[in-house]
Amino acid sequence: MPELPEVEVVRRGIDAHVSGRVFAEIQVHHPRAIRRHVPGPVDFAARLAGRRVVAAWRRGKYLWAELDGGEALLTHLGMSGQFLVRPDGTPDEKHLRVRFRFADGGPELRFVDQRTFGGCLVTDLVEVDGARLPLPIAHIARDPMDPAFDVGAVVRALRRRRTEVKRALLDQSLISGVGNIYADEALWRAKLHWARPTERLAAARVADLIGAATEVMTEALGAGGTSFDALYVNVNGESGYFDRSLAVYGQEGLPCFRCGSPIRREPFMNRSSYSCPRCQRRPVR
DNA sequence: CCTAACTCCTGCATGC
DNA sequence: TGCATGCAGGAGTTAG
Repeated sequence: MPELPEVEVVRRGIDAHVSGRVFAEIQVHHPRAIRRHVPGPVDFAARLAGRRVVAAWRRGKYLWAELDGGEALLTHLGMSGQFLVRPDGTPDEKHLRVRFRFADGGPELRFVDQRTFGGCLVTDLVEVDGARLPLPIAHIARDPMDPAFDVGAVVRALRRRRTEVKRALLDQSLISGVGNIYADEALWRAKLHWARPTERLAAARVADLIGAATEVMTEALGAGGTSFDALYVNVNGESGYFDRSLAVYGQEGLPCFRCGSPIRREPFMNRSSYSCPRCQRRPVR
Protein backbone atom coordinates (compact mmCIF):
# COMPACT_ATOMS: atom_id res chain seq x y z
CA MET A 1 0.00 0.00 0.00
CA PRO A 2 1.98 2.99 -1.20
CA GLU A 3 2.10 5.82 1.32
CA LEU A 4 4.55 8.72 1.46
CA PRO A 5 7.82 6.72 1.68
CA GLU A 6 6.84 4.35 -1.12
CA VAL A 7 5.68 7.19 -3.37
CA GLU A 8 8.93 9.09 -2.68
CA VAL A 9 10.93 6.03 -3.78
CA VAL A 10 8.96 6.02 -7.03
CA ARG A 11 9.40 9.79 -7.46
CA ARG A 12 13.15 9.44 -7.18
CA GLY A 13 13.11 6.67 -9.75
CA ILE A 14 11.09 8.72 -12.20
CA ASP A 15 13.28 11.78 -11.63
CA ALA A 16 16.39 9.69 -12.31
CA HIS A 17 15.10 7.81 -15.35
CA VAL A 18 12.58 10.12 -16.98
CA SER A 19 13.53 13.76 -16.29
CA GLY A 20 15.01 15.43 -19.36
CA ARG A 21 13.39 12.96 -21.76
CA VAL A 22 10.69 13.70 -24.34
CA PHE A 23 7.46 11.68 -24.49
CA ALA A 24 6.59 10.07 -27.81
CA GLU A 25 3.76 7.56 -28.25
CA ILE A 26 1.44 6.98 -25.27
CA GLN A 27 -0.79 3.89 -25.17
CA VAL A 28 -3.73 3.71 -22.79
CA HIS A 29 -4.49 0.00 -22.29
CA HIS A 30 -7.29 0.48 -19.74
CA PRO A 31 -9.56 3.55 -19.72
CA ARG A 32 -10.07 3.38 -15.96
CA ALA A 33 -6.42 4.29 -15.42
CA ILE A 34 -7.07 7.77 -16.84
CA ARG A 35 -10.67 8.18 -15.63
CA ARG A 36 -9.74 11.45 -13.95
CA HIS A 37 -8.49 12.82 -17.28
CA VAL A 38 -11.96 13.91 -18.36
CA PRO A 39 -11.19 14.68 -22.06
CA GLY A 40 -10.28 11.01 -22.55
CA PRO A 41 -7.42 8.83 -23.77
CA VAL A 42 -6.87 10.48 -27.17
CA ASP A 43 -6.48 13.90 -25.56
CA PHE A 44 -4.29 12.40 -22.82
CA ALA A 45 -1.85 10.95 -25.35
CA ALA A 46 -1.88 14.07 -27.52
CA ARG A 47 -1.07 16.36 -24.61
CA LEU A 48 1.98 14.30 -23.65
CA ALA A 49 3.49 13.50 -27.06
CA GLY A 50 6.44 15.78 -27.81
CA ARG A 51 6.60 17.19 -24.27
CA ARG A 52 9.80 17.10 -22.23
CA VAL A 53 9.75 16.11 -18.54
CA VAL A 54 11.41 18.84 -16.49
CA ALA A 55 11.38 17.15 -13.06
CA ALA A 56 9.36 14.82 -10.82
CA TRP A 57 7.62 16.21 -7.72
CA ARG A 58 5.55 14.82 -4.87
CA ARG A 59 3.11 16.00 -2.21
CA GLY A 60 1.79 13.36 0.19
CA LYS A 61 0.89 10.32 -1.90
CA TYR A 62 0.56 12.22 -5.18
CA LEU A 63 3.42 12.55 -7.61
CA TRP A 64 3.70 14.44 -10.85
CA ALA A 65 6.04 14.96 -13.77
CA GLU A 66 6.37 18.63 -14.61
CA LEU A 67 6.29 19.17 -18.38
CA ASP A 68 7.99 21.91 -20.35
CA GLY A 69 5.34 24.50 -21.16
CA GLY A 70 3.78 24.45 -17.69
CA GLU A 71 1.48 21.45 -17.38
CA ALA A 72 2.00 18.27 -15.37
CA LEU A 73 1.36 14.55 -15.64
CA LEU A 74 -0.26 13.92 -12.24
CA THR A 75 -0.54 10.41 -10.84
CA HIS A 76 -1.68 8.53 -7.77
CA LEU A 77 -0.70 4.91 -7.17
CA GLY A 78 -3.88 4.02 -5.28
CA MET A 79 -3.46 0.62 -3.61
CA SER A 80 -1.46 -1.26 -6.18
CA GLY A 81 -0.10 1.18 -8.79
CA GLN A 82 3.48 0.81 -9.99
CA PHE A 83 5.69 2.76 -12.36
CA LEU A 84 8.23 0.56 -14.05
CA VAL A 85 11.08 1.57 -16.36
CA ARG A 86 11.44 -1.22 -18.90
CA PRO A 87 13.44 -1.70 -22.10
CA ASP A 88 11.32 -1.90 -25.27
CA GLY A 89 10.27 -5.45 -26.00
CA THR A 90 10.03 -6.51 -22.35
CA PRO A 91 6.86 -8.68 -22.14
CA ASP A 92 3.81 -6.70 -21.01
CA GLU A 93 2.78 -7.07 -17.38
CA LYS A 94 -0.67 -8.62 -16.86
CA HIS A 95 -2.01 -5.36 -15.40
CA LEU A 96 -0.25 -2.91 -17.71
CA ARG A 97 -2.57 0.13 -17.91
CA VAL A 98 -0.54 2.86 -19.67
CA ARG A 99 2.65 2.67 -21.74
CA PHE A 100 4.75 5.82 -22.14
CA ARG A 101 7.30 5.73 -24.96
CA PHE A 102 10.08 8.27 -25.41
CA ALA A 103 11.50 10.05 -28.44
CA ASP A 104 15.00 8.84 -27.59
CA GLY A 105 13.94 5.22 -28.09
CA GLY A 106 15.26 4.35 -24.62
CA PRO A 107 13.50 2.37 -21.90
CA GLU A 108 9.75 3.03 -21.70
CA LEU A 109 7.74 3.96 -18.62
CA ARG A 110 4.85 1.68 -17.68
CA PHE A 111 1.96 2.28 -15.32
CA VAL A 112 0.90 -1.11 -13.95
CA ASP A 113 -2.03 -1.36 -11.52
CA GLN A 114 -3.79 -4.54 -10.42
CA ARG A 115 -6.69 -3.05 -8.45
CA THR A 116 -7.14 0.06 -10.61
CA PHE A 117 -7.52 2.52 -7.75
CA GLY A 118 -4.63 4.52 -9.15
CA GLY A 119 -4.56 6.74 -12.21
CA CYS A 120 -2.98 9.47 -14.32
CA LEU A 121 -4.09 12.79 -15.78
CA VAL A 122 -2.60 15.84 -17.48
CA THR A 123 -3.44 19.13 -15.77
CA ASP A 124 -2.40 22.74 -15.22
CA LEU A 125 -0.14 23.86 -12.39
CA VAL A 126 -1.41 26.53 -10.01
CA GLU A 127 0.10 28.62 -7.21
CA VAL A 128 -1.22 27.61 -3.75
CA ASP A 129 0.20 29.09 -0.54
CA GLY A 130 3.66 29.52 -2.00
CA ALA A 131 3.76 26.14 -3.73
CA ARG A 132 3.24 25.20 -7.38
CA LEU A 133 0.73 22.33 -7.50
CA PRO A 134 -1.35 20.44 -10.05
CA LEU A 135 -4.86 21.90 -9.96
CA PRO A 136 -6.73 18.76 -8.75
CA ILE A 137 -4.57 18.50 -5.61
CA ALA A 138 -4.70 22.14 -4.53
CA HIS A 139 -6.58 20.96 -1.40
CA ILE A 140 -3.90 18.45 -0.31
CA ALA A 141 -1.98 19.61 2.77
CA ARG A 142 1.80 19.74 2.98
CA ASP A 143 3.44 16.51 4.14
CA PRO A 144 6.05 16.17 6.93
CA MET A 145 8.93 15.94 4.42
CA ASP A 146 8.02 19.35 2.97
CA PRO A 147 10.54 22.02 4.13
CA ALA A 148 7.59 24.40 4.68
CA PHE A 149 5.63 21.87 6.79
CA ASP A 150 4.33 23.73 9.87
CA VAL A 151 3.90 21.34 12.82
CA GLY A 152 2.19 23.94 15.00
CA ALA A 153 -0.37 24.75 12.35
CA VAL A 154 -1.15 21.05 11.82
CA VAL A 155 -1.53 20.50 15.58
CA ARG A 156 -4.01 23.38 15.78
CA ALA A 157 -5.95 22.21 12.71
CA LEU A 158 -6.13 18.64 13.98
CA ARG A 159 -7.35 19.67 17.41
CA ARG A 160 -10.13 21.75 15.83
CA ARG A 161 -11.57 18.57 14.37
CA ARG A 162 -14.32 16.70 16.20
CA THR A 163 -13.47 13.12 15.36
CA GLU A 164 -11.27 10.16 16.27
CA VAL A 165 -7.55 10.88 16.12
CA LYS A 166 -6.77 8.28 13.46
CA ARG A 167 -9.43 9.66 11.13
CA ALA A 168 -7.77 13.07 11.43
CA LEU A 169 -4.31 11.59 10.83
CA LEU A 170 -5.58 10.01 7.62
CA ASP A 171 -7.22 13.23 6.40
CA GLN A 172 -5.02 14.40 3.52
CA SER A 173 -6.32 17.95 3.80
CA LEU A 174 -4.81 18.21 7.33
CA ILE A 175 -1.51 16.36 6.86
CA SER A 176 -0.71 14.38 3.76
CA GLY A 177 1.22 11.19 3.09
CA VAL A 178 -0.03 9.09 6.03
CA GLY A 179 -2.04 5.95 5.22
CA ASN A 180 -3.32 3.05 7.30
CA ILE A 181 0.08 1.43 7.90
CA TYR A 182 2.02 4.47 9.10
CA ALA A 183 -1.00 5.80 11.00
CA ASP A 184 -1.03 2.62 13.12
CA GLU A 185 2.75 2.73 13.55
CA ALA A 186 2.70 6.42 14.59
CA LEU A 187 -0.15 5.83 17.07
CA TRP A 188 1.79 2.96 18.64
CA ARG A 189 4.93 5.10 18.97
CA ALA A 190 2.89 7.93 20.52
CA LYS A 191 1.00 5.45 22.78
CA LEU A 192 -2.40 6.64 21.61
CA HIS A 193 -5.46 4.55 20.80
CA TRP A 194 -6.90 5.27 17.34
CA ALA A 195 -10.34 6.13 18.75
CA ARG A 196 -9.14 8.92 21.05
CA PRO A 197 -11.26 12.02 20.45
CA THR A 198 -9.17 14.84 19.00
CA GLU A 199 -10.83 17.50 21.16
CA ARG A 200 -9.56 15.83 24.33
CA LEU A 201 -5.94 15.51 23.22
CA ALA A 202 -3.41 17.97 24.60
CA ALA A 203 -1.45 19.88 21.99
CA ALA A 204 1.76 18.23 23.17
CA ARG A 205 0.31 14.76 22.57
CA VAL A 206 -0.72 15.72 19.07
CA ALA A 207 2.75 17.14 18.42
CA ASP A 208 4.22 13.83 19.63
CA LEU A 209 1.96 11.97 17.23
CA ILE A 210 2.98 14.14 14.25
CA GLY A 211 6.60 13.67 15.28
CA ALA A 212 6.12 9.90 15.43
CA ALA A 213 4.52 9.85 11.98
CA THR A 214 7.41 11.88 10.57
CA GLU A 215 9.94 9.61 12.25
CA VAL A 216 8.43 6.31 11.10
CA MET A 217 8.01 7.51 7.52
CA THR A 218 11.61 8.78 7.46
CA GLU A 219 12.84 5.39 8.67
CA ALA A 220 10.69 3.60 6.11
CA LEU A 221 12.08 5.76 3.32
CA GLY A 222 15.58 4.83 4.47
CA ALA A 223 14.60 1.16 4.08
CA GLY A 224 13.26 1.72 0.57
CA GLY A 225 9.65 1.52 1.73
CA THR A 226 7.33 -1.18 3.08
CA SER A 227 6.33 -4.16 0.98
CA PHE A 228 4.35 -7.27 1.90
CA ASP A 229 4.29 -8.77 -1.58
CA ALA A 230 5.09 -7.86 -5.17
CA LEU A 231 2.51 -5.07 -5.25
CA TYR A 232 4.79 -2.28 -4.14
CA VAL A 233 8.09 -1.96 -5.95
CA ASN A 234 10.41 0.80 -7.15
CA VAL A 235 10.81 1.63 -10.87
CA ASN A 236 13.25 -1.26 -11.19
CA GLY A 237 10.77 -3.73 -9.72
CA GLU A 238 12.59 -4.07 -6.38
CA SER A 239 10.90 -4.23 -2.95
CA GLY A 240 11.73 -2.23 0.18
CA TYR A 241 12.21 -4.01 3.49
CA PHE A 242 10.59 -1.81 6.16
CA ASP A 243 7.89 -4.47 6.71
CA ARG A 244 10.45 -6.18 8.96
CA SER A 245 10.40 -3.11 11.21
CA LEU A 246 6.63 -2.77 11.64
CA ALA A 247 5.63 -2.78 15.30
CA VAL A 248 1.86 -3.31 14.99
CA TYR A 249 0.53 -3.23 11.43
CA GLY A 250 -0.28 -6.80 10.39
CA GLN A 251 1.20 -8.13 13.64
CA GLU A 252 -2.00 -9.45 15.26
CA GLY A 253 -1.24 -11.83 18.12
CA LEU A 254 2.51 -11.15 18.10
CA PRO A 255 4.10 -9.64 21.23
CA CYS A 256 4.39 -5.85 21.51
CA PHE A 257 8.05 -4.76 21.23
CA ARG A 258 7.61 -2.62 24.37
CA CYS A 259 5.51 -4.66 26.77
CA GLY A 260 5.04 -8.11 25.25
CA SER A 261 1.23 -7.96 25.14
CA PRO A 262 -0.27 -9.59 22.04
CA ILE A 263 -1.08 -7.02 19.34
CA ARG A 264 -4.81 -6.70 18.70
CA ARG A 265 -6.74 -6.02 15.50
CA GLU A 266 -9.94 -4.00 15.59
CA PRO A 267 -12.40 -3.03 12.82
CA PHE A 268 -11.94 0.57 11.71
CA MET A 269 -13.66 2.24 8.74
CA ASN A 270 -14.31 -1.10 6.98
CA ARG A 271 -10.68 -2.07 7.39
CA SER A 272 -8.41 -2.77 10.36
CA SER A 273 -6.48 -0.98 13.04
CA TYR A 274 -3.63 -2.67 14.86
CA SER A 275 -2.54 -1.61 18.33
CA CYS A 276 -1.14 -2.76 21.65
CA PRO A 277 -3.92 -3.31 24.24
CA ARG A 278 -1.62 -2.26 27.07
CA CYS A 279 0.39 0.63 25.57
CA GLN A 280 -2.63 2.07 23.77
CA ARG A 281 -5.58 2.09 26.12
CA ARG A 282 -8.98 2.41 24.51
CA PRO A 283 -10.78 5.63 25.56
CA VAL A 284 -13.48 5.05 28.15
CA ARG A 285 -16.33 6.20 25.95
C1' DC B 1 -19.16 24.19 6.73
C1' DC B 2 -18.26 19.76 8.91
C1' DT B 3 -18.23 14.75 9.36
C1' DA B 4 -19.30 10.01 8.06
C1' DA B 5 -20.70 6.56 4.88
C1' DC B 6 -20.45 4.84 0.42
C1' DT B 7 -18.11 3.42 -3.73
C1' DC B 8 -14.79 2.00 -7.08
C1' DC B 9 -11.62 -2.74 -8.19
C1' DT B 10 -8.99 -7.46 -8.40
C1' DG B 11 -6.68 -11.28 -6.30
C1' DC B 12 -5.88 -14.05 -2.59
C1' DA B 13 -7.18 -16.64 1.69
C1' DT B 14 -10.63 -19.09 3.89
C1' DG B 15 -14.59 -22.11 4.77
C1' DC B 16 -18.21 -25.23 3.48
C1' DT C 1 -12.94 -28.92 -6.89
C1' DG C 2 -15.92 -25.13 -6.95
C1' DC C 3 -18.33 -21.51 -5.20
C1' DA C 4 -19.33 -17.81 -1.88
C1' DT C 5 -17.50 -14.67 1.28
C1' DG C 6 -14.27 -11.53 3.47
C1' DC C 7 -10.43 -8.66 3.22
C1' DA C 8 -6.90 -5.47 1.48
C1' DG C 9 -7.95 0.34 1.21
C1' DG C 10 -7.16 5.91 -0.97
C1' DA C 11 -9.92 9.42 -1.88
C1' DG C 12 -13.71 11.52 -4.56
C1' DT C 13 -18.53 11.81 -4.08
C1' DT C 14 -22.74 11.96 -1.74
C1' DA C 15 -25.68 12.31 2.25
C1' DG C 16 -27.00 14.18 6.55
